[in-house]
Amino acid sequence: MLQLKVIREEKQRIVSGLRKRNWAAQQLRVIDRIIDTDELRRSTQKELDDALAEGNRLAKSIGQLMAQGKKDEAETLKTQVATLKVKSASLEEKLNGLKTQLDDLLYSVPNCPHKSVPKGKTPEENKVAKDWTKPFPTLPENALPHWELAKQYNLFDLELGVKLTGAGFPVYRGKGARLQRGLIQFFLDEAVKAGYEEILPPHLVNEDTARGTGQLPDKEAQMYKCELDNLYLIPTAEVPVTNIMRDEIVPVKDLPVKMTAYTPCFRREAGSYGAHVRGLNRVHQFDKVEIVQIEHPDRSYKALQGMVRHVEKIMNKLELPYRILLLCGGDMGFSSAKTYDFEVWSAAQKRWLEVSSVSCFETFQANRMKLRYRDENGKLELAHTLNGSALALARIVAAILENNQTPEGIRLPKVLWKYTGFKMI
RNA sequence: GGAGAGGUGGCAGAGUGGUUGAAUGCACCUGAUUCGAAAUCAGACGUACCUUCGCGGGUACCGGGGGUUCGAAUCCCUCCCUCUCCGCCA
Repeated sequence: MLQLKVIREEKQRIVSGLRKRNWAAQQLRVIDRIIDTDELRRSTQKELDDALAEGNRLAKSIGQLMAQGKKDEAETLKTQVATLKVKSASLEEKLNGLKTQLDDLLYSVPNCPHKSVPKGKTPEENKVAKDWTKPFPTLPENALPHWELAKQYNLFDLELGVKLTGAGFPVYRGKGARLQRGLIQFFLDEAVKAGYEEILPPHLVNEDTARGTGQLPDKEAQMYKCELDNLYLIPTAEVPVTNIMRDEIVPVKDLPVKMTAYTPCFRREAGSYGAHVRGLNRVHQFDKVEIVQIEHPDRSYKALQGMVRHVEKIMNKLELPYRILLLCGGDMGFSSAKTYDFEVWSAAQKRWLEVSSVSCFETFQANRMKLRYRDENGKLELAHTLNGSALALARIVAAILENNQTPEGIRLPKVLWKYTGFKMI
């Protein structure tokens, strides 16, 4: 969530930022409500503190009077304390109410887009930051989409997944499973080479963790929940990995903190059905290698560029046609201040598929998580968090299969040979 | 699943109702000493919120929540977690 202090002190910047997210005047009123509620909260806090301070003073006096045997005087003070307690109890109730109200309001406000984020409402208004200028792969006449190729070569089986679990849970097998494992290994190796610490986190997280990265309270429906144990299946490695730093204070010399993790990702996605979600385009469980950075506010956007380059490098090694989009305000995620999406060209479906999303959250996540660093002067400041997929498997697999199909079989990019143990499918 | 023990500041570890936000040790930071370092000595050393131009002041926090009391780290209730032993098990 946004910092109160920032809303208070830089209201205009926040308001114009939210306009980029197409917030109407009506919605923008929430900012004033926040400021008003906060003001009331502060004055109530002051009143309560004063009442409690008075109570503390009286309690001490009573103690002293009792020690001196002045029972009567002590009794008089006790009645004073009693009325004071009634007062502070009601003030406390009021204060708690205001705090809850304020939190609810704050939770409802998305991150303020960075000044470089373009205006826009829909995905069509995203800016192409880097286009694919070379020709697309040319496929044979009878080129197949990946779900047909999967059948032909026995790579993954969605019907079998239905039998075992339900729709959207692919069963990979044979060379398909092997390719999956090879890609994971390849992505992790690339991340480790780039200085990320490899993490293998739990795939189930508790409520506090889900709240830390903002899945709760709003996006509860996106996650699978183990009701009995009150745990959530992670929708992305970002959740457990970023939360490693929750409530931590990092010495400034330790920044940036760079972590990478492979995990399966589970998403309920009460989304659409139809041709464009066929095959691996959208599934409930997929594999992903995530990269996460905790950075100093002065360097976070440089780090964002670094992460974009990292993903680019991988795309190049996989010899896949890709483009990079700078998301417009209207298409950005709730928590993000700036996001680049990577799309891979799926030659048989003849469309772009999103395979990576790299974002800087500034202090939006850190504020909720209380993730701070101690600067050179010993002052505590909120750190910036960033993350990105490097990369999401299912759609990359789709693209690799489709783009490299030949009458003789599917040719794998050279970089994967040592990971899969085979060059062709 | 059964039995027991326990959760206190970065760590270790005192503290069973009264000026205790918390002894002591270690770590960290600053200064002195030193050519420099070690050792030694002195000092500083939690977080959040409120308040103040600033110095400072106030409030809350000893796993979470609730209660008893004029007053709770200390008593009571409840939840969570950790550890040990047994059982089960990849």
